[in-house]
Amino acid sequence: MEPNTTPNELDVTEFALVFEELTRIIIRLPSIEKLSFTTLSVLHTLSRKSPMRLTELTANEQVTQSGITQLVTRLERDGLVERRPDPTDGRVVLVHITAKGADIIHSRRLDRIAQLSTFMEGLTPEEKETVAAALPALRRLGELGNGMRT
Amino acid sequence: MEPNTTPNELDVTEFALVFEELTRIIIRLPSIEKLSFTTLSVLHTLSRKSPMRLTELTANEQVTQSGITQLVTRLERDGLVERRPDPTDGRVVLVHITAKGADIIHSRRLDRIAQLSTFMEGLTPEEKETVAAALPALRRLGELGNGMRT
DNA sequence: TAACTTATATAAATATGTGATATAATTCTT
DNA sequence: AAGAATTATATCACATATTTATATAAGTTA
Repeated sequence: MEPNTTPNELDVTEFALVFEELTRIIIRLPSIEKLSFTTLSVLHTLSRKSPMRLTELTANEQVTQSGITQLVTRLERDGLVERRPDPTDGRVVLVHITAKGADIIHSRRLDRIAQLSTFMEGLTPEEKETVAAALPALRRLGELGNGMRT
Repeated sequence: MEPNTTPNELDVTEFALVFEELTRIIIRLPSIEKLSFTTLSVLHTLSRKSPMRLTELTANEQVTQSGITQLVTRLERDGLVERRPDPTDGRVVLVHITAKGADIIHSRRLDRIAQLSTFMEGLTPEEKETVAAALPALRRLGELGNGMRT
């Protein structure tokens, strides 16, 4: 990969690699509850928007409709979500996240924040400032990424 | 004290949330090969360092030693890794990633870079510059995170 | 209203993961 | 240097998860 010669020009490859590395670290942070990747993903999706239809969940996650139905059944058994009918359409099931389910996502998030904080302490004040300055752009990058989802 | 004069303080919570969102998007980028999370994780680990012992892999991934042994057997069957003996210790098996295995990681990385590039195009030049300016600090954050792994 | 479509569920087969245990190679102990 | 303990990997039996194909019920359309 050719490094960009223009000063301060954004090297997307470099960004992707750095991001990959950070993701790798975060994924490997130890956590108490042993929930599968798919389980956490569905819970996380529901923590952003609840309730959701099973079909909607199926579209978001990378498992089949059958897989989602069964996963939701397990989550319901464990009290992390609830199935409720949709008054306007008798076919659909609306999956609501419970307080217990939301707590799991929330506490994991707090763990991550704590870990990230200790890592951040190793940065110089100047480095921290560059990260802080980039936050708005990164947030917008996320919005752009969401908007472009087909 | 005007808010403008206050140095831009880094909000770790905000960083974690933005990072979470970006991760979420990247994970959901469509990809052709349907390999499980664990499979990809092991391949990715090996793409960073190969060969590795099974025990070493077990320590990195979140499955049992038995699980890793079986996963490696499957990967070997699919031609993504190779088992070779360690000349210095007759007990150990060294798992080498093959070109085919490395290609999977590489092509997925290229996909991610391409997608990120299109998202980045939506940023203003100023925004891109803040991201570019933060890259060195983010890279160092990754190094710090790696170093602190217990 | 019959035919089609959509949303979810179920069943059977397959894939994946765990825990307990086995085997072989190495290291430690005396 | 032999026997005991340890380490690295493999295997077996079982549990859990996921897919494919199909079923059922509700809504939509011609």
